[in-house]
Amino acid sequence: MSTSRPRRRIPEASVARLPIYLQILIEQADGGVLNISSEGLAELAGVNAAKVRKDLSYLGSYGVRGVGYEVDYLIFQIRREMGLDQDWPVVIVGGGNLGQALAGYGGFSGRGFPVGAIVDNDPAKVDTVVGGVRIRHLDELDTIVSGTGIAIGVIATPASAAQEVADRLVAAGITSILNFAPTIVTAPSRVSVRTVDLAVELQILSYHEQRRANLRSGTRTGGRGTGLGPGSATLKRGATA
Amino acid sequence: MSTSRPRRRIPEASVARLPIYLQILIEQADGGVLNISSEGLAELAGVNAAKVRKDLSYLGSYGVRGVGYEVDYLIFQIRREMGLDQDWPVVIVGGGNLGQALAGYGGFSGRGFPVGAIVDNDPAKVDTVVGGVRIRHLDELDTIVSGTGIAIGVIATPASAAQEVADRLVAAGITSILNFAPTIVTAPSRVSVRTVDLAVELQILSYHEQRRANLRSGTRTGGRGTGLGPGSATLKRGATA
DNA sequence: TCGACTTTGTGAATTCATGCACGAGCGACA
DNA sequence: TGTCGCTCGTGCATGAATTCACAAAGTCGA
Ligand SMILES: NC(=O)c1ccc[n+]([C@@H]2O[C@H](COP(=O)([O-])OP(=O)(O)OC[C@H]3O[C@@H](n4cnc5c(N)ncnc54)[C@H](O)[C@@H]3O)[C@@H](O)[C@H]2O)c1
Ligand SMILES: NC(=O)c1ccc[n+]([C@@H]2O[C@H](COP(=O)([O-])OP(=O)(O)OC[C@H]3O[C@@H](n4cnc5c(N)ncnc54)[C@H](O)[C@@H]3O)[C@@H](O)[C@H]2O)c1
Repeated sequence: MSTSRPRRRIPEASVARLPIYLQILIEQADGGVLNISSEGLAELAGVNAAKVRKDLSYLGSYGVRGVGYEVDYLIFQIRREMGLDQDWPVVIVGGGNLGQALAGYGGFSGRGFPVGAIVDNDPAKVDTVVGGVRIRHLDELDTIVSGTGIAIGVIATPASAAQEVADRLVAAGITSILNFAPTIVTAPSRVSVRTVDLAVELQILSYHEQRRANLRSGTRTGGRGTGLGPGSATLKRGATA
Repeated sequence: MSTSRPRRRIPEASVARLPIYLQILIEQADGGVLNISSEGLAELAGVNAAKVRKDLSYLGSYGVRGVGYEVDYLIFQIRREMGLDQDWPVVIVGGGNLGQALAGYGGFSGRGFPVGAIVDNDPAKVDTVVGGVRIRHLDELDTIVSGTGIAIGVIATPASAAQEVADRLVAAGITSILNFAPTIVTAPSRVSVRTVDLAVELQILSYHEQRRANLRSGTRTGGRGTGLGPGSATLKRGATA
């Protein structure tokens, strides 16, 4: 008779916010705060209080009416629900600038995601040590993954190699991928993939910048560029070449 | 008599996808592809074809029925709409590991976002050169921004300094901020802020990992932790200290 | 012990996003 | 010139996320 239900699935949008609440709560706990209201948490997170309550309600009823949430207990519950009550070592593929920066970055290991291994396919990089971890050869991936039970792979190779690396990660048994290469990588649906692309972030900012500029200067930037419409438009499907 | 309308606002979700289409289109153009269908583009982007068509329809009617979209022309239109027909130089605040990596990173400048300046508040860092740019003192921020018209600021300082840095960026006249520090930064609503937090990304992956693990091993991981509920629950509002 | 006050948890309304389905437009070809 | 096949553009239905608004449940002071 398990008293705890299978715990209903948490909406993606909420899942993406829980880590933010968590981080705020940890800061508050460090600052000696014992209780926090949905209002207070919402303010610190920059969101609506009702949203906070609804998000937290997916974890269970852990608030106290008239008082708020006990910070420590909420931290414990979010951690548990997100699987952060254990470490998740990661394997970094690509020991270049980014790979090395990540390996040496404390905020990675310090948050429950220690760098379990780094691999590269460049013989010159293999056996050098970064962030206290020796770079091993890409071909050892299978051994590493099956030997350590690492579930998360980080792609820090050039975009041209990203898909191939993803395929190898999947073949080796990885079930989550964090991709820093500016390209789409696909994987079987049982594998989670998240891509962080700086250029995309900047371009989104650019859109809003340009939008503001347009609004200021009455509806249009200037003369429209070369005013040519779609040209001849021949050729077949093209794409899936 | 401007033929071009004020162009209806594009939904955020679409704005976030346009850079992805753009990148794919550029790759295709480089590969000599002249035309692409919504289906083809959708496949490469890993999304639904109807979504692609709807997204592109916000730009205007640039497709040709029975044929698809002319790649070059679509690139031109997305660029124009997103404000990418001009460069947006950025100022990086914080010349540490990350700041240096970003400054030296080609995919930054190469995509229309050249590093216009780097500033730091550490005298030891000032006047050193990274990525061809000399680090200047934080106090020169106002001069730099007003002198160059830079609109985008990148925060690459420790989290503890992020909000203060953001305030200074805003005061200096910056209108878009890309924040790499793992903390929420707030700014007036006229300023766009985007935060890229690695830990958040990894924690989202962790959630799904943990979820899969739970599903495999029948509904629950193991015994529930310490089964204590919210404790005494005293203390007042606490939060907005 | 009671009543005033605070804050949660959640149904319901609303807004935003996705995906389907199909009419309309275009090119190709006889 | 007419017909056929392909693909866009979009109205509409469905689903997800957000926000409102309020009863329920608790605290606290007298
Ligand atoms: N440097 C940055 O600041 C930065 C920031 C954001 C994103 N990125 C992206 O991260 C990726 C890596 O950037 P970087 O600056 O570290 O590049 P880099 O060239 O310094 O490093 C790439 C590394 O990947 C290795 N590699 C190449 N192909 C491989 C393969 N098939 N298997 C294993 N290893 C392979 C190379 O040997 C090299 O060590 C790029 O896609 C880049 O766009 C970089
Ligand atoms: N290193 C990584 O791989 C990595 C990855 C993702 C995110 N981050 C985040 O990026 C930020 C920077 O990381 P880092 O590894 O470069 O740290 P770092 O300590 O190497 O660099 C921080 C720099 O910021 C400067 N600085 C501090 N306070 C400042 C202020 N008030 N004004 C201007 N400059 C100031 C310091 O002098 C230093 O040069 C951190 O918040 C970190 O969490 C780092």
